[in-house]
Amino acid sequence: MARIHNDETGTREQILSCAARLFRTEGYAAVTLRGIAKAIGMTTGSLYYHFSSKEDIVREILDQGHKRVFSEVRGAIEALGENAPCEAILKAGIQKHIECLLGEDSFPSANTRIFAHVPVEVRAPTLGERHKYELYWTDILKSCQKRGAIHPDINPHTLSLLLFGAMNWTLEWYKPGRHGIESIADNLVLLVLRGPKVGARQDGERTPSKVRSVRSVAAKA
Amino acid sequence: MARIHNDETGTREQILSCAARLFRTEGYAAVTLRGIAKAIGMTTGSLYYHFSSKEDIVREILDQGHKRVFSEVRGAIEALGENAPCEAILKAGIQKHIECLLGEDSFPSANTRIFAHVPVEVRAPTLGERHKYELYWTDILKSCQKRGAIHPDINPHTLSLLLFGAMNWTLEWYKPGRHGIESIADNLVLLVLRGPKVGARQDGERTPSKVRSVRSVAAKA
DNA sequence: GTCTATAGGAGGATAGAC
DNA sequence: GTCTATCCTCCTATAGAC
Repeated sequence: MARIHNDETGTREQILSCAARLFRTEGYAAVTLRGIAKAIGMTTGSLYYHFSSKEDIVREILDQGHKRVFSEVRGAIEALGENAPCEAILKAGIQKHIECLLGEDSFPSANTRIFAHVPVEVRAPTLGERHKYELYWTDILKSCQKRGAIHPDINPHTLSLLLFGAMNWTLEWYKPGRHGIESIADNLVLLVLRGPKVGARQDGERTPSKVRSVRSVAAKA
Repeated sequence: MARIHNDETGTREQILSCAARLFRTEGYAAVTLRGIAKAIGMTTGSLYYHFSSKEDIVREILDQGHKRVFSEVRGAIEALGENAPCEAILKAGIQKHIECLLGEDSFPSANTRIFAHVPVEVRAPTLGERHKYELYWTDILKSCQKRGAIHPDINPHTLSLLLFGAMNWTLEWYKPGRHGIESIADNLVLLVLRGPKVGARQDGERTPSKVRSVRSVAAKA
C-alpha cells in the first residue's frame, strides 16, 4: 500500500540529498556530477537516468530548500494561534528559520548558500516564491509594529531584509558545539523587539514584562 | 619622484581590480583566468608574469578587501573622538561598513562574497585578521552596552555576528535605485540601539531624545 | 536502473618566441 | 611585459552494453 508509483524511488531522493549536502559545504560550481555520483557509489552515467542535467538537480534542491523553510516557519507560527503575542511569534519564526538552516536537512542551507551563484536561468523561476516568503515576514513585522512591539520608525520591509541577513549569515559562523540555536534566536528577538516602552502604549500589546521570558541569554550564546 | 619601483605597475592593479569585480558578481569558481585576461585585453599567459596562480590573485583580493573595510570603519569611528555618543559610533561604523560593501570598489564585496567558497589554504591565513575585526566590533558593542545603549541581556559577541549578517547580506538584495544606503544604516542602528529606556539610566548616556536624529527613516528605506 | 567508454569542451598552468 | 601554442586535467553529457 505504501508503495510509491512515481519517480520518487529511493535513488532519486538519495541523489538530491547527497547533492544538497555537497552544495551546502562546497558551493555551487565546486560540486561536480562525478563528486555526487562517487559519494553515493554511482557513476555519472547513472545520474542521467534520474536527472537531465546538473541544473535540473540544483533546480529541485533550490525549490525544495525554500519550500521546507517556508512551510516549517509558517507551521511554527500558525501553531501559536491567532492572538499570540508578538514576542512569541517572532521567537517561533526566527528560531524555526535558523533551525532549518543549521539542521541536518541540507536543502535549506544549500538553497541559501548557492542561490546567488547559480545560473540565472535556474534562479529566475524561483524569484516569485522567494518574494512570497519576504512578504510573509514583512506582513508579520508590520503587524508587530502596529501592535507596538517594534520601533515605529523602522521600515518593516527593510527590517525583513536585515533580519534575513542576520539569520542566513549564521551559516557562515555557527559551530554546533560553541553556540546554541535557541540563544541565537533569543538574542535576535531582543534586537527586533522594541525595548521596554516609555511612550503611550498602542492597542492590544501587554506590558513590557513579556520581554522577560527571553532574558538572561547574554551569558550563553 | 612619484615613480614606483616595486611590482605595483598599473597592470598588476588592473588585474586585481578586474578580478575583484568578476569575483564580486560571479563567485569564486565561476571566474576563470581566461575571463580575467579577456576583460582587460590580455591573454592568460601574461597573467602569470604578475601572479603565480589563481589562488595568488584571490589571496591578495581577500586580504585587501578585508583591510579596506577595517581601516575605513575604524577611521570613521575614530574621527568622532573619544567621547562620542553610542548612537553616533554605531551609525558611523555600520554605515561605513555597508558603504564599503556596496560601493564601487569591488575588493570588499568580493572578499565577503567568495570567502566561504575559496580553498582552505587561501582562507586559513586570513582568519587571524578577520578575527581582529570581529573583536573590534565586539568591543564597541560591549562598551555601548555598558553605557546603556544596548539591551543588557544581549550577548555582545553574538550581536556582532548577527550584525555582520545583517550588513553583509545587503550584498544579496541591495539595488542602487531602490534603496538608500544611509536609510538602511539608520534602520539597522535603530535595531541595535535599545529603545527609549524605562529602567534606571546607566552611567554616561544622555536622554532617549538622542534617538531622534535617526527618526523618520521608515518611509524611505 | 546501472554500467563502461568516450566525445567535446573548458579549465589552470607552462614553455619559449618576440 | 606580452604573446602564441600547448599540456594535462577535469568537467558535462551522450551512446550503448548489460
